[in-house]
Amino acid sequence: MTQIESNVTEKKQKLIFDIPMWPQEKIERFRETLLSWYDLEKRELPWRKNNDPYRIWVSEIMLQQTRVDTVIPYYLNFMKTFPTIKGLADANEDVLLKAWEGLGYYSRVRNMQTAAQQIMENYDGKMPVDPKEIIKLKGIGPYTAGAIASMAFGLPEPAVDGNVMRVLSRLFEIDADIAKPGNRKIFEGIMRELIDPYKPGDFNQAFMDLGSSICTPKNYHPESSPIKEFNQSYLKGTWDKFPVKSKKKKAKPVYYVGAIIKNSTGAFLLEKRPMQGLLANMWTFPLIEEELVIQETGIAIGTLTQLKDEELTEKVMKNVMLELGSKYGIRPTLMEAPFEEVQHIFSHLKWFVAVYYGQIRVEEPINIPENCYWVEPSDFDQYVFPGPQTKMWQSYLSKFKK
DNA sequence: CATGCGTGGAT
DNA sequence: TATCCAAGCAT
Repeated sequence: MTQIESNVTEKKQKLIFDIPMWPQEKIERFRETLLSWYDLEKRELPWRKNNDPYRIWVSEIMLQQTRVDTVIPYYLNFMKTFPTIKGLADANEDVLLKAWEGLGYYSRVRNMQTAAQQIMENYDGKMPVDPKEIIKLKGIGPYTAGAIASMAFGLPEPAVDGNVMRVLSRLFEIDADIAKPGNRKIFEGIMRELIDPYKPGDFNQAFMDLGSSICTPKNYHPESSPIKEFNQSYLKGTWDKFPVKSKKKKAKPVYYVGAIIKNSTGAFLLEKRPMQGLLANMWTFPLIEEELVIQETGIAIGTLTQLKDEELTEKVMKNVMLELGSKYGIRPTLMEAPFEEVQHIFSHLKWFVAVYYGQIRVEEPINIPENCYWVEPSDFDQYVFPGPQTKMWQSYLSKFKK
């Protein structure tokens, strides 16, 4: 190769998945600018007190799809209750789930315990340093592995989350749909070029702080960004086009009758949900799914309960009684029909729960299933309740305890 | 790769 | 009220 050809090669712009990468000099200026801003503006957060991998790991799991303000009190309580990886590995599952109650996405904490047990068995009780090992742990994917590797161990690993994709898509005018899982590797490739090799943890966190404070999804004002001079979409006035993000599907409606049944000693019937799936292993009042009423035209007009017709309500109560008898082995007297409709929106489902109230007569034989208990309200705090259950109970209290 | 998996806050 | 989210991962 001649000297001339060599120069041509050097000047040719490097492409990362068709995205033109900056020259080295600009990359270094960018790192300096971003890290200087971070040093001044970074938030003081409980998990930023030191670089302990366990503390960082717990925070990253909690922060998945969850806001910082929501996480902080849970984090402080969790670290107090389970201060070490061994403590987490050995924890009682109900105690563990109780520490997560209200935080959502409960498989996160079960997976984290499984990972803690993996660490105890395979890694001498210490978080592995190699990102290829970290990502083998249950509940740790590409983002969390990169976050732990860079923040706890100072390795130059990208940690691409929603913030990073949003910031990068605006910086480089990337129109790849950030909702598509396959596009994450585009942003990973760019981060591998940009990341500061001396302060990779700060660099990744700077992206996230920037994304949550200035480079936000809404009310975005690029002119106030510390890195505006690097921002291609700002310089070209196209920032409102980025990021490209396809819309989520709407939550599908599901209809239930929630049966709040009290026995002669003042205890209520609770059912433990299956160990897999939605709200796994959590407790609710019995829930009986209602079918939609379909007209001959094929159009759903609602559930029987929602039609608020006396004759139909009676029909529902008969169905509920039938179900309570066959599935729960009880034959209560239903007192209210229903007294309120509770709604709860999940990511993918919208529950409509028509709440019914009933009592068991003293002399009745009781033969409830194995996953059901009679529990007094004073003991409710020992059971892990999901949102819909809390709402049903609040609905009951507001109706009968005023 | 699309879908399942929670919750509370902002607009 | 309806919609969109907020530091994703397992399957």
